[in-house]
Amino acid sequence: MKLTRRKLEIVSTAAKLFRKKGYNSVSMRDLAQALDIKAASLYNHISSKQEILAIIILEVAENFTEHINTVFPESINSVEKLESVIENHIQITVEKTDALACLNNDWMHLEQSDLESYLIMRNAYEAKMRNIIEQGIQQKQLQDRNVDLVLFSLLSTLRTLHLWYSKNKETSPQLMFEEMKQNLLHGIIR
Amino acid sequence: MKLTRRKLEIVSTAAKLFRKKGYNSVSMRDLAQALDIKAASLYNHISSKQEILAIIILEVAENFTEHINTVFPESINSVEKLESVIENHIQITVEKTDALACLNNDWMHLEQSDLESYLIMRNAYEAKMRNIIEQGIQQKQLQDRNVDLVLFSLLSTLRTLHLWYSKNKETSPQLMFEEMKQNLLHGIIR
DNA sequence: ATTTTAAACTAACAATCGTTAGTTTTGTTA
DNA sequence: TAACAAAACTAACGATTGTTAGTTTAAAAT
Repeated sequence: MKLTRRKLEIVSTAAKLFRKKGYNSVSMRDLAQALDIKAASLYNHISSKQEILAIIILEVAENFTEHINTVFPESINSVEKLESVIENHIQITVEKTDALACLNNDWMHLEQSDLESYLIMRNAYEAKMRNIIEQGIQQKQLQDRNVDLVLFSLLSTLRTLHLWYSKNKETSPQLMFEEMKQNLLHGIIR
Repeated sequence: MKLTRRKLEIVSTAAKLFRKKGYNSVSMRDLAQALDIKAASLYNHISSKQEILAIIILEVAENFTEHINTVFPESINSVEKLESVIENHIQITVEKTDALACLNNDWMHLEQSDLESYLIMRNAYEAKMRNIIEQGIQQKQLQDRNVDLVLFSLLSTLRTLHLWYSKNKETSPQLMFEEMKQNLLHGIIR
């Protein structure tokens, strides 16, 4: 099914609802009501509730995948790579807040090939982040620490930044970038 | 209803299921099957599905509340306070993995007075953390940064550490503590 | 003005949900 | 052994779930 204008409205309204209550707590009747139509009318545009979830999540996942692939080449050093990753997370947080929250909270409700696609992308993303960190340690740009925990420390904050942003929408991406770069890379101790 | 042995079994089995699939994706029949009984039999021990969720979440929330209250007095400096908070998060992550995940993912499905209790505790917790950070900045122990973003950087990682731990259960709490203290407080750059 | 297409509608389906009522089984105490 | 309590059971309820079929309305194209 093609992605028409109306279909995009449905998907983005769904993302907003899914973010607040979670995929399984939003019924097709809830979604329809938010769009001021009846539930059955949704099926003129989408084929299933699952399809909506897959569209929301896979689009964001592809954004992350695309970016990490552009950053990975050896052209820049690992700290610059990490800064670029942070910047990208902030941009997606700001531009696709609802969809990102959806990805974080409801990816496990994807089914079959969509779930598989998501996990492949996520694993590839984490593997590439891991490589950047290992490279940084080897080149003495990063502290010699447990790589998995460094990776988790970064990603846990970046992935959930939408929680903070949705309560602080007036904050400029530039400020967020500068502050998070400091917090995540240089720590908070003086 | 009292908390008998059987009731605790039900609650902890529920926590395990809720963590994997989320509160609304686990039916009472799912829960019963995991315990090898019929759904209706659960009601000999609990009054509702909601009660189970509330028991799981409020118990962990109270653990956090208790600890931050012991750390708050002026006896120790702010960096030591933060270290103690990190240590407590790790301990709860290790000892109550399922319940903590439940709190993080499903708190919004609490109802009425239980939801209210939870939010009061969470707000109080964050306010006290905020005070610690502000004190640290005033006393020149911490960098002078956006307090809200520092707070978020710390809590986002600490709150979701269960995601990492559930895939790395062999890791000692001691190692986790040392590494996370470094990552969160001193950053990762050399 | 007529036909076609897009997008809404009403009505209903089978499945599943949390929960209740009433009954039987199991294990302990008198 | 009889009585009692705890904890399981079967059967069913009303509500809600995602979805389908068939129909009507509104807008666009001929």
